[in-house]
Amino acid sequence: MFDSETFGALASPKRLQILEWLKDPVAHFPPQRDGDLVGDGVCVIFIADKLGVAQPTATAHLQTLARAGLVTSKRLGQWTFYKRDERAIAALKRQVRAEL
Amino acid sequence: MFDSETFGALASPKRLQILEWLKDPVAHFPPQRDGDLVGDGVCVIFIADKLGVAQPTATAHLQTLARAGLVTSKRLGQWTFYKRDERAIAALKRQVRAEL
DNA sequence: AAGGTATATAGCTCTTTCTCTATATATCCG
DNA sequence: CGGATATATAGAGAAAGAGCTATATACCTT
Repeated sequence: MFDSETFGALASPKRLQILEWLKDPVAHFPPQRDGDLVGDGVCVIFIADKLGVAQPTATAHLQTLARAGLVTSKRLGQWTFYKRDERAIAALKRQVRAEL
Repeated sequence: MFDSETFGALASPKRLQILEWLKDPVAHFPPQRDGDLVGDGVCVIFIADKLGVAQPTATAHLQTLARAGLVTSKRLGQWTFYKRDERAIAALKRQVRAEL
């Protein structure tokens, strides 16, 4: 059976946009001082700015995506980097194909 | 780009349950006097009863699914029958595979 | 140690969603 | 036509979600 929380996380234009940007972070975000955009993920402020929302709002969206297992977060120093969890997303795609 | 309304429709255990039941209406609902369970769809009261909610609540869920294009409704006499829109669901699956 | 930066949490408001009851509409049947 | 049945709509209350500002926490740098 599906976890409806997953679809809840996807039921938001802003969060869908984040997932889209995170497919290719280098194309969508400026270079980061610490942390590799691809290997580590993208920091919250970049996402907040590009999304046009306050930082706590971006944090909330990213935590929603993380709770649904669609992204992972990695804390490095004072930064938290978020990236897509491609394994989980692939698993979700398989489940959608098989069960929806 | 995704329509977040579609995921909103899926972001509910009750609505996911309805979609699941509608995969095989004969296995999940009693025979209907008028209207074929498979060919026409399932009437609202059967779904409301099985779901354990009041009839207007079931109507609301079904309308949400219909607005998202996941089910279609057909009025026959005093009944409204709802069934899965397999074409639209297949299209959604393709989009998930390609874009998520 | 002190100041600055990045993120998270708290708390508030506004909007949306879910559920119900009551009622309206539409259809069927005697 | 009149009563019964099926569905839809209206309206209300409770809960959840999205956004903000203010503040706390954690880390870095000097």
